[in-house]
Amino acid sequence: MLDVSELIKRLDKYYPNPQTSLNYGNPFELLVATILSAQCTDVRVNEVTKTLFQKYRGPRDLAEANLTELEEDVRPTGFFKNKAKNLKNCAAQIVARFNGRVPNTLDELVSLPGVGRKTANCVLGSAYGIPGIVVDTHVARISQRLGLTDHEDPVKIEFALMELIPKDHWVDFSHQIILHGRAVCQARKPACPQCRLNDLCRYYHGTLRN
DNA sequence: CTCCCGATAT
DNA sequence: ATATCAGGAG
Repeated sequence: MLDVSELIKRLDKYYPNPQTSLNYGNPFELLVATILSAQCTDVRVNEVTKTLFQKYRGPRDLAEANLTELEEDVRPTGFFKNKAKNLKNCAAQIVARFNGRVPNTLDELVSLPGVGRKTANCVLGSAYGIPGIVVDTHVARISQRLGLTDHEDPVKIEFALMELIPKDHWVDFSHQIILHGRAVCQARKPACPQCRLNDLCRYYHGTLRN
């Protein structure tokens, strides 16, 4: 089994002070940016939110947005019809049910339209400092490659990682793996020879034999 | 499991 | 041509 404490030590060394690369000024903006980040690069999300956050100052603005107009506002992030509808409905529920404040529990966040566990844990960790493992495409892929888990279901991966990773490292671990996934351990063509975790990695040792 | 979206990398 | 990009809902 992989040496988890060595893995964490390595991640802290190579990815110190990890943070989300989504731009935001408050929990609501982070929630919006994270909803938009589905199947889209964070660079493109940041381009869209730069003007979006000026146009819609908070959940009340977004709840009253013209849907067709909002669709055009978020179009570059892809899935724009779903995202626009979810953002508008999500904002409306935040106003109606939570007095305009983004909730700070997993159950309440997940109850909002367009918000799943990945988005919820993202907001909890970065906006509220509440520990959670963010299982996105990077965390799922790299957890499997390293050999941290054999599960493919994101929820099962999340619970497996919560058992393996100390709670005070959950948020940093998520960001570090995502950074590593973008820079080194890409989905298509992972840079295994340059990877500074490869001596710990099941995938690396496996691919060399084949 | 499919659909939603389109730009980009391979 | 096809897989991938900070996923979620029906």
